[in-house]
Amino acid sequence: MNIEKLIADAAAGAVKELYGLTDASAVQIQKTRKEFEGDFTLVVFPLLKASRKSPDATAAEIGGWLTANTPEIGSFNVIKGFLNLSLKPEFWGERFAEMAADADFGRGAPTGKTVMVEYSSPNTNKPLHLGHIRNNLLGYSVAEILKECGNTVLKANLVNDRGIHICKSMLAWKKFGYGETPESSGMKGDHLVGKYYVEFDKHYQQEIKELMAAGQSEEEAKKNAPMILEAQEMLRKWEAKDPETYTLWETMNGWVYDGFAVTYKSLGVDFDRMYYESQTYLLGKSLVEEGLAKGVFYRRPDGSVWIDLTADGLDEKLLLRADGTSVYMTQDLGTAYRRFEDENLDALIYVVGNEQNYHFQVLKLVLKKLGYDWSDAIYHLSYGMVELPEGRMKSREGTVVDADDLVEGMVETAREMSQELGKLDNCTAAEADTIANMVGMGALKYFILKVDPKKTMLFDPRESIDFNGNTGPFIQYTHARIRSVIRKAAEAGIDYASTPAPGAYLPEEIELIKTLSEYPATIAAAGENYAPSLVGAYIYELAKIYNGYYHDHSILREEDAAVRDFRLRLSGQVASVIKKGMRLLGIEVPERM
RNA sequence: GGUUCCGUAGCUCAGUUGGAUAGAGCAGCAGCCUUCUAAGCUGCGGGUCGGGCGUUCGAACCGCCCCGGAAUCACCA
Repeated sequence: MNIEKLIADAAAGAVKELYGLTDASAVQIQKTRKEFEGDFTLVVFPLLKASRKSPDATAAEIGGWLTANTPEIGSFNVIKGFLNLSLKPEFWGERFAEMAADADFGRGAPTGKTVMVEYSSPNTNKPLHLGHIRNNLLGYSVAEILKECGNTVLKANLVNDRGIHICKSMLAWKKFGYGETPESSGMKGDHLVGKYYVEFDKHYQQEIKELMAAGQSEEEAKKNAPMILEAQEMLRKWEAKDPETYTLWETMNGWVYDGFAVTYKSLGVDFDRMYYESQTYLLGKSLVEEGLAKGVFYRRPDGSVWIDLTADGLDEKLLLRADGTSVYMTQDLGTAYRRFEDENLDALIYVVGNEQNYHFQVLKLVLKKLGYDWSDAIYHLSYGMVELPEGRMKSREGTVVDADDLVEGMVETAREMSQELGKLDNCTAAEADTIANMVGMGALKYFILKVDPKKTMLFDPRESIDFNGNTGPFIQYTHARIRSVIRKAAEAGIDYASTPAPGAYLPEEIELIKTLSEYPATIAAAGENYAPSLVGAYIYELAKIYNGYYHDHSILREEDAAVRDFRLRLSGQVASVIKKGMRLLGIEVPERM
């Protein structure tokens, strides 16, 4: 039941009855701010023209009408033109019983829509780093939220498995690797390949230096260095399907995939569709033909194909090289088209860093100009860089924070902290591992997901990530404490589920019920805005309110069984919502910690 | 120069379509564990919401102009 709508409808009825106002848009209902008494507030300023009375008189009149005519509303007060309405306590009691009985509380009704979320999309020449973590966590969470909102969701990963950068690693391995493998070196496959990517650059830079010393300009040197020429030759061989090159490519990519699988598992992300660029990079050429035929694109004398977007404030953009080979944009046009056709998508969301804002702007525009209206259903979920205190991460300068290292470090820190606090004293080794894992990952994931994706965020490895305050562990801890109380209730043989409701509620209990009732709307808003941070902020707020309640009121020691059992049910519902919400962020919550 | 985005407390960040006295956490200070887990709770200090003009009964939020910062404008992906 949508409580806010109930109030809004009642208020609309009031102004219609009192002032003959039929336009409901002037009726604004919002939650009453904490410092005032009441549950919902009607702002009366927009209604003054119709009422032809002062703000306070208008508010009092509407308040009087509402209390007389709306059974749910118990009382009201007026402060400076704000009409604060309080619902009857038994109304909240009923709402609570309703949500406690609903196993799918917060889940939206099926929309019948299919949404694809493309995220992760790594290159196969180096391991994942902190930036990829933000991408993966965001993509996974947004997909889960959209699923919870009633959509059919396809998580897609488009692996960038071909190109000059892949050849660089391959070439360096061939020249300097002496047959090294993940098995022989004990290195994780993606790290091993990454090592040779760095190795390539080292030699390449050395060659550039030498060529420059021999009198070439930097530009010339970069073009003429033997390493880069060889890498380019290797790419040509790959495209010609030269058996030796192709085998090496398959082997090294295989190593990387094994490594990624481990990282994905530790991050807890998964995919429904895997795409490989080696299989999609030729797509899109027919769309280029189509664009030419429609006169949307044009061909230059050298044979290359372009679109002129200067009228839209952008530039001229290349869509096909003079030699007929495709570029990034060509492929993306093709894959988008293919996906909408094949999967019958209603929406396609790309979780890609903000350095590609321009690219997606162009992509949508080009598709639109080709006459594909589903272009509007493409959304680029753009996220900002993760910066270190020294500034941006640079692979070459070795200032990247490796994903595997970070995960391991977080879990280790969580383990140490748990030990220091004596939280693991009565645990088996397996339980301790589980807790350290949940807490460490919870801290990391919450830290990243609580900030607005658009914003560049700062990560300071030295200060590490907090475990106190507005953090994942804080929320997990709230859950663990509740579960502990409920375990104790079960041990004491208390059957609290079906005890009749108590006759009265504490203000704090009403506040908790009120907050719990906002959960479904929060999930809906998070889905509409692709914003996991809304879920995070909501759960934090809920946990904070609960912690105050837990501190001030005892549950099991309460003598009145009806009150005690209600408190158990209320606590259980808080734990349930925490668990549901955190799951949408990809965060697990422990039974104890 | 064009495009997109950001600027809120010492630091890291919230602030849902414009609504009441702008909020958290961290850091600092002062308190609370013979009572269900102190990874918790309570209190204190801390702000010209980058600046200006405008729209409005009302602006951190909307519009315009500046200032500062980021990304991008590759026949790389």
